[in-house]
Amino acid sequence: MSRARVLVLNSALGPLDYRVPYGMSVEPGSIVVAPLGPRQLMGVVWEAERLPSDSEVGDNRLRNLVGVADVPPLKAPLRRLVEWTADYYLAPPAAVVRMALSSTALEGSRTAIEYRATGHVPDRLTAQRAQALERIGERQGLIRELAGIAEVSDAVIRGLVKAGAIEGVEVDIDSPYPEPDPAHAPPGLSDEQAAAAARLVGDVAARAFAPTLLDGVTGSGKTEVYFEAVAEAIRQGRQALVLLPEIALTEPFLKRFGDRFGCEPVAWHSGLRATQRRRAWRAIASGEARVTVGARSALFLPYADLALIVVDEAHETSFKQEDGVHYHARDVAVMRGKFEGCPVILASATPAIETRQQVEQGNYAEVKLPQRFGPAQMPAIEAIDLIAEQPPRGRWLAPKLVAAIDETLAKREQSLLFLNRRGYAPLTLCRTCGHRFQCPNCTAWMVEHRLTRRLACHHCGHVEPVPRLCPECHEEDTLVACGPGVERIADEVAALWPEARVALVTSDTIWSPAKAAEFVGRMEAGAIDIVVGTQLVTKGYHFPNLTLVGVVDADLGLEGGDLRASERTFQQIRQVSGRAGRGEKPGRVFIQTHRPGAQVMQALVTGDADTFYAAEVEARRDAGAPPFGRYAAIIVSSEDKAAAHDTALSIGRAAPEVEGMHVYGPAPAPLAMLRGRHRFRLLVHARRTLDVQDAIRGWLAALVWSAKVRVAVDVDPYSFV
DNA sequence: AGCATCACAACG
DNA sequence: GTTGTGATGCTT
Repeated sequence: MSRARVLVLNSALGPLDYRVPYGMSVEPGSIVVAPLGPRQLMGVVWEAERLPSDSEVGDNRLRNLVGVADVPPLKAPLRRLVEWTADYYLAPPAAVVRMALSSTALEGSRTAIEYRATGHVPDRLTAQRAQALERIGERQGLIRELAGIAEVSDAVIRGLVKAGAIEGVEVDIDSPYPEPDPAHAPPGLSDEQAAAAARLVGDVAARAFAPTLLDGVTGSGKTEVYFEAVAEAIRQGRQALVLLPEIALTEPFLKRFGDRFGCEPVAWHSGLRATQRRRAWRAIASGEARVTVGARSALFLPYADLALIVVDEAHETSFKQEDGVHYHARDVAVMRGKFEGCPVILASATPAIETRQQVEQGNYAEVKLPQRFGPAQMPAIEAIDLIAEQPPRGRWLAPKLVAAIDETLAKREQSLLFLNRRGYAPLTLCRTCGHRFQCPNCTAWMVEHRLTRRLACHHCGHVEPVPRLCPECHEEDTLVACGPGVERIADEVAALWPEARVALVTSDTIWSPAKAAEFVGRMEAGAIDIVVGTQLVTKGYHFPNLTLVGVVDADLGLEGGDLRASERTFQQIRQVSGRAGRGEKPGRVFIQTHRPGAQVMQALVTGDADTFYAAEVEARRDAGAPPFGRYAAIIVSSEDKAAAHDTALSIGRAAPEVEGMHVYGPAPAPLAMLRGRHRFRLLVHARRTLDVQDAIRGWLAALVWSAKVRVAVDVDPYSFV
């Protein structure tokens, strides 16, 4: 009889044994459907055939597998990656393997109905119908998508279908992707770039694991350089993966890729619809998808023949997943490269200290691009001391910055004001009684969004309308906004320069690739004078006519005091500064700060990154902080505050005495309540060489706690907030 | 008796 | 994680 050990997609369960019915054939990695109690679940065969006959579950208790998916089995390197990730991040293997599968790709239909205009004009042409037909034009898509494009309701589109003006067409989802052409438009590279590209191409040709830091200042043409390595992967007929930190960046990336290779790559991110997801997943698994670009979730896809992984903006902290499996995509990418036996390029203008340290120790190679490409020069950076040069009351832009924007407008060049804070104001309170609007589910203020006329919690998504009366004292119209958000800065800009064309760029206004494309288009066409934006605008874009950058509040990132605060502030402001002066015109950057003397501000102004990093490294070394020591957080949460607290205390009491490891807490987690759950946290600090995971595994395995309490471990935590 | 709620164990 | 189970307590 044939047995298979299957990892079913249920995070609470380890591998379960099943009988392989006669006529079915499976191997390790096969994607199967398995019965579990009254249900059927997808799973992956982890071991097959020669299982030890002394398994604790007898043959007579095994149930038959129901079926095998018609896709290639997950290959050994990916299975190893799943095991490594589960082990390193103390996560259930099923939770990790889930990221490699896509239920829509495996179960979804092979065809879909899309809709397009027939050219027939309906007898009754209402205003909305006319608008819909005009905006849709030649486009084709689902009813919901067409309604979105036309900004009419679904009913209008359905009416047009009924009237014969729009028709449904059956489309094959698994239609092939176009092949990118390495010879389509090879770039003219500088000597420096060409040398860097040659090394990376050589790594791809060598078909072996080779992690490399591609360290190039903003505007040095890192993308063009690693595109040559991608081109080599395509020439070999193999696959490349490019990871980006945010979906918002995929749009400009797709465009640049298209310019270089003649067609777009396969995109993978959370915004894909079911049919696109199925097509992409299957093309990746079959090997037909040559180049995939995606957010961190693209890292676990079942590439048939991976030749290269690129992590762009590798220093970005958004590569660290903060819920579910707490993995860091940059680090897991390196492990995937190791298992696949392929090069991994970490590209960044401001590499993380952890990555620099790997270079230092000889684990990663380094390729440097210290010059901006072409005539572009690094911008001049100046700090504005907000204590000495206060903005007028109720305003946030200091006179010097206002004057600089005046000049930039006069020259018909573009300005960017950066503030990493969404909404109108971070705190809203009642002027009469002092009531502060707090989220009912989280320890956080409700943020006023004037665009949507709502109060929103940025942690759990709770929203409520802005009330006219104060809920506490019932006085009318007494709410005051405290502090600035981007919307408020946009208001200030509109008041100062009423005739300037202003764009607000935040995740609230740029929530889809199409919106991003529209923004880029208007920016390039010169239809925008001043951009006000959050971190969304700090990277990836290339606007030659953008010559002024103003950082509204450079001190923001230093609040909270976590160990990476200075480093992150440096990276972020460097990145946003890098948006200025990317063309022939020189750029200027103004940084508004209350502490112009702080080391990080000095480093930004003088451009002396080396001294700054050296000091940071020493501080980390003294504190035993990463990469010289290790942290892990144990987060205990429950809707029942007492239950969470009791469990946290008992975990703390059971902390093992281990040489080189120290346990702090439990203490209320920095967000003491999140999405309705009370949170307590223990922080484990350990020597670099200590196996923290093993210590925590043994420690927690000996304990039991109530089902309503959740205990999660965050290995190498980034968020101390 | 009938029904809702909850803690709990099992899932191969 | 999801589902089925039995125990409990409240309503009719």
